Amino acid sequence: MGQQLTLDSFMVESRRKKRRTSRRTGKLKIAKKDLDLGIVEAKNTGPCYLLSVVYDGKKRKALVKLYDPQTHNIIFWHDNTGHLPYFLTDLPPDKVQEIDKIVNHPSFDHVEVVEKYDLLKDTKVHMTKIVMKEPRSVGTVREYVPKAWEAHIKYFNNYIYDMRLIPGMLYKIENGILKEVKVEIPKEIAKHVEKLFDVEDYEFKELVKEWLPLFQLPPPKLKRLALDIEVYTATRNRIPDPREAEEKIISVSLVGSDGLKRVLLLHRKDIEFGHKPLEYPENVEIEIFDSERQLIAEVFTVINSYPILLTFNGDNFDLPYLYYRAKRLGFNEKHIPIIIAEEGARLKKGIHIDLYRFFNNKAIQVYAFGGRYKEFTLDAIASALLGYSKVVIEAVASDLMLSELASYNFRDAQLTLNLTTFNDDLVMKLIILLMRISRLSMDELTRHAVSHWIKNMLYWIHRKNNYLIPLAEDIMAEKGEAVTEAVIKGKKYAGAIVVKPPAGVYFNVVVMDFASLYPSIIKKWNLSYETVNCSHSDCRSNVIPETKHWVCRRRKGITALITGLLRDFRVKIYKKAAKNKALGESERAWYDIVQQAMKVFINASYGVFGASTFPLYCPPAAESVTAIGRYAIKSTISKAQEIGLKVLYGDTDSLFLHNPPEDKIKELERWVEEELGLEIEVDKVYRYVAFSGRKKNYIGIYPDGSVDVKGLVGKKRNTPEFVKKAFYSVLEALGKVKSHEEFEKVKNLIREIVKESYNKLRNRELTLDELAFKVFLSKNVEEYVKTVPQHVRAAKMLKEVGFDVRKGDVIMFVKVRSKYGVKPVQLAKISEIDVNKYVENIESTFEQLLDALNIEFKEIMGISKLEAFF
DNA sequence: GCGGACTGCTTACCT
DNA sequence: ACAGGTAAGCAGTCCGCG
Repeated sequence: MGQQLTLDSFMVESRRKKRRTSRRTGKLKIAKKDLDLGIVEAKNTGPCYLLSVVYDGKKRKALVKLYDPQTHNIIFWHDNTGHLPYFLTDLPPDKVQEIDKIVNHPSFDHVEVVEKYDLLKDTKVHMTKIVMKEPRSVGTVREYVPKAWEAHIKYFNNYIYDMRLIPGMLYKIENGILKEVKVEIPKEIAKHVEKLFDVEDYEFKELVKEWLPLFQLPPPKLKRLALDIEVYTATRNRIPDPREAEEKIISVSLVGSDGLKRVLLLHRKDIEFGHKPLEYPENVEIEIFDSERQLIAEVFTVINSYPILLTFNGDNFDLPYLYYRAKRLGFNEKHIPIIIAEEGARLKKGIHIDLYRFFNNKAIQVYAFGGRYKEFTLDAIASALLGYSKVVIEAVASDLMLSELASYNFRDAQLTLNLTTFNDDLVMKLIILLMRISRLSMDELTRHAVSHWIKNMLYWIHRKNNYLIPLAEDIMAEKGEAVTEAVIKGKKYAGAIVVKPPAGVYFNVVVMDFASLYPSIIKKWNLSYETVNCSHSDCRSNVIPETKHWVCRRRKGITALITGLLRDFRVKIYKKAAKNKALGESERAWYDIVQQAMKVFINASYGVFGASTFPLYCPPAAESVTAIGRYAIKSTISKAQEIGLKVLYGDTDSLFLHNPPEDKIKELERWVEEELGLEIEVDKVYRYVAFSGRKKNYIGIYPDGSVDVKGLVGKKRNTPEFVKKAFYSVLEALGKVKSHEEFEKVKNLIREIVKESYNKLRNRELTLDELAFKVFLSKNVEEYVKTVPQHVRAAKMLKEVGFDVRKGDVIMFVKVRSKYGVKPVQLAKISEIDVNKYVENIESTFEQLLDALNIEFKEIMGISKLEAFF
């Protein structure tokens, strides 16, 4: 055990307990308790939340990991139903029996005939089920039959489907048997839901009953531990390779949701503890270890005492480093609680969540957090979501005094934990809900993207209904390619329509919007991979506008059903419940998370069918959605004009109307509902809108003076800070404008601001940071083979002097007067700045604004080009 | 050998 | 590894120019 030092007693050197371990031999006696993972395998339990299903290779069984909300511990349950891995083929069983490589395979168990429903053919089929003893052999044996179905599904997911398990829901073990715990739905809620849905359709009614518990069952309070490690680095800007794990682990911070706060430091003879820095963490146990081995052993003990471990980039760094470092120091495999797998670092006992991977998920970033963070560093995400961030250090972690290292390291673990605790555990609750909807275990859900979630959800439903899960090649052969042509070169089919807006200022603009247009289309038009261009000849007359596709009249499409269900749940129940003041605050907050989780699935439901990597990829289904979307907005614009409304602009699902009378709005709403079966509603009202004349480019001012900026370069991330500042001060002035006459003041302001910026530039009164272009490096530097853009040029310069630059980094560079025209800020001097380039930048940024106000540079500055100042 | 016209690549945005 | 559409800046290429 490391010595515990509280804040007020960190007289380190003198008090440090010497722990002489047998360093010479490198062997260390590990206490018996270190071997014990503390795993509980009970015959009977109370209700527990299902967190994960994995395959236990030693026992050759599925292993279910449950979370006991009473003890906050993990409970293991091994399958005892005799479930085995398998796949399907259309080869008759006697033919399979003739294939020696299959029947003589050591893992072969037996074959049997099963009946399935083939949605592509809309008919029952008989398939041969080839059952194996061990999951990995499925990958081998599937090659011995001409055609294999359901052979690429991971065993643990197959297990979840076959047992109809729903991760995140309650189960209990009764006499050794895993049983679902029924969720009691209060009568008034059940009635309320039934009334709001008002369904006559039996299938839909049953679905509502089935899905309701997933949204009503309260989430568990999950006990968890955040971990962050610091490793010695000899050279600056080099990230140590975890597979080598050559350098010492010098500090490990552990922060628990139960209040645990520990920093385990490694004593190094040349590094002092030093003075307590400003950011020194209070109430933290600081322990100093002489032996790195003992430090790691202690970390492992703590990891095993928590059901859930949180890291930030632990899949690729912290956990592999701990693992390989432990091995290097002579740990026996069985004393290491970590498993290094292909898809990430897992724990033998609990669940490891790598928050870097979770927040990197585009659906999470965009739909769950509204794009509030734009970079995927702990610093950026914490700043955006928590409002505070990392401890600023002047040197490399290795060079810090121990007290500073502790502060720095502790903060990272604390931020990691707090990313899951803010807003009353929002992230953990969201994860649980997404698990329930997708039917994915916690470790899979947090590591995969939304297409994986949707795939898994649909596979689960296929299996439940005994539908054959189709092969991508069969969908393709049956349904074919897209028939429309995209506007953008290289895209597969046509997308949405954007109406070109007139340049200028328009007062009193009402924006109308189709309520979740694409999901509504999917529902209304019964779109799904199996219903578009179905096999029935009598459905061919049910044509999709703008295409030659048709859609099924006989059978309800599986995606239409599920997307529609989630959409209805969200719109009719949970969005309303989240705002219902009659409910308690925490209940409302939960319903808000429920509707957000649904939004993620609903919004991605169209896109996945147009993604070639999606296993149910179906271009005709995807292009049918956009085609109907184009038809809907076009016909609505026509109708609007017909009844005398002035349509200024529209993009995909929105209409900007100039001075619309209330009754005409109502009339349009009615027409859309009656003629198109869709919902259109007033989304927002602007006091005025300033269009620059470009598509996707305007400024909208609300009645209260707040401002919406869309697409203007002034708001773009890569615009230099000083230009942005100038731009935003003009926007502020625009917020105060109430009539056409008042734009005169704004013109004066623009003149002043532009002149001021110009003077600052000429006198070099700006810092390099303010002048920097910040551009995202989407690939590693070597991968830019077609062209070398400026930010890549700057990145190359950084690499040359030893910086670690890789994809995902944001490169900061300035424009200079030299051969390449750019330099990274780290290497540039203010004197070499190319002022002309910046003047051009100011000009083009303000040009969009001036276009909207219908003025020219000449008019405002008295000269045609700013450069004329020179 | 230089520069304008053009195309293609890249990023960041909008829905 | 959800989609397509738009704007902007720059890299690279082609071609004219006695």
